Amino acid sequence: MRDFMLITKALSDETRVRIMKLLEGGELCVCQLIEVLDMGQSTVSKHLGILKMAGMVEARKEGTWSYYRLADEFINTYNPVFRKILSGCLNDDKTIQKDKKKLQKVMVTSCSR
Amino acid sequence: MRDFMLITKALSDETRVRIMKLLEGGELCVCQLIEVLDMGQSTVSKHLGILKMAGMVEARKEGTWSYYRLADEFINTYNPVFRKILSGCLNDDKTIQKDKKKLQKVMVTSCSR
DNA sequence: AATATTCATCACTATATCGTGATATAATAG
DNA sequence: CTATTATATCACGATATAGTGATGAATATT
Repeated sequence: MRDFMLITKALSDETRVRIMKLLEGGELCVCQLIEVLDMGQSTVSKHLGILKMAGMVEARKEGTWSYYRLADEFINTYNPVFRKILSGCLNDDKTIQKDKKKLQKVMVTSCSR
Repeated sequence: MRDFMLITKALSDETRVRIMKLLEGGELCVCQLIEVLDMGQSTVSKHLGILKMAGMVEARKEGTWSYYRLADEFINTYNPVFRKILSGCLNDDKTIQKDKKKLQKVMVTSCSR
């Protein structure tokens, strides 16, 4: 139950769903997410912490950068099922599409802030 | 996005997950759920309202009784997917099993309060 | 009619959560 | 060594949510 609730709670916030959908495109660093989401650094960091706690994302440090990616499946039993659902959902959603477009721009200008 | 968030928010509360798992066994009236969950009537009613708003359950009135059941699929686009996940999850969870056992007892003694 | 039962809704309190600015840490650049 | 950058964490206020008791509506019972 605990693992199940960790995931549903993680997915019950729109910002975190947006992050998950962005990470479907591959690993990203925090500052890229900050730019795309247009939110405070501490906010984004906190959301990533919650997703990590839930076993949905994993982090990798490289110098001062933290890169986040969708987690391997064994951390939370329910992760694979929910990840699969998520991948089939919201692909035609306005916010999600806007986010992905903005990410493309951000990817070009690289990490500046 | 709205529909998606309605469901994830609905499932982000343990009591509502317990209700959903109980309803997998078929239609139940509010007073039965109250007995199994051992919670205040207003609490249970409110949770059912949230699940209904999310399009996950439907209600049917018969006299003074309200019967709730898992909703038909067309109310919320994402309902079928999540229902399917849910049906495969938590079947060996302690709380869920205890709830189902208690429901059997409650079904026998019928609705008394 | 008077009473009891089932349930939804309201008003309230306690707790949880979101977003933010400030601070702390750690790595890098000058 | 100092300054800068990227990030995590803390403290805070604002909002949201969970649970409860009270009220009211509708039906059923006597």
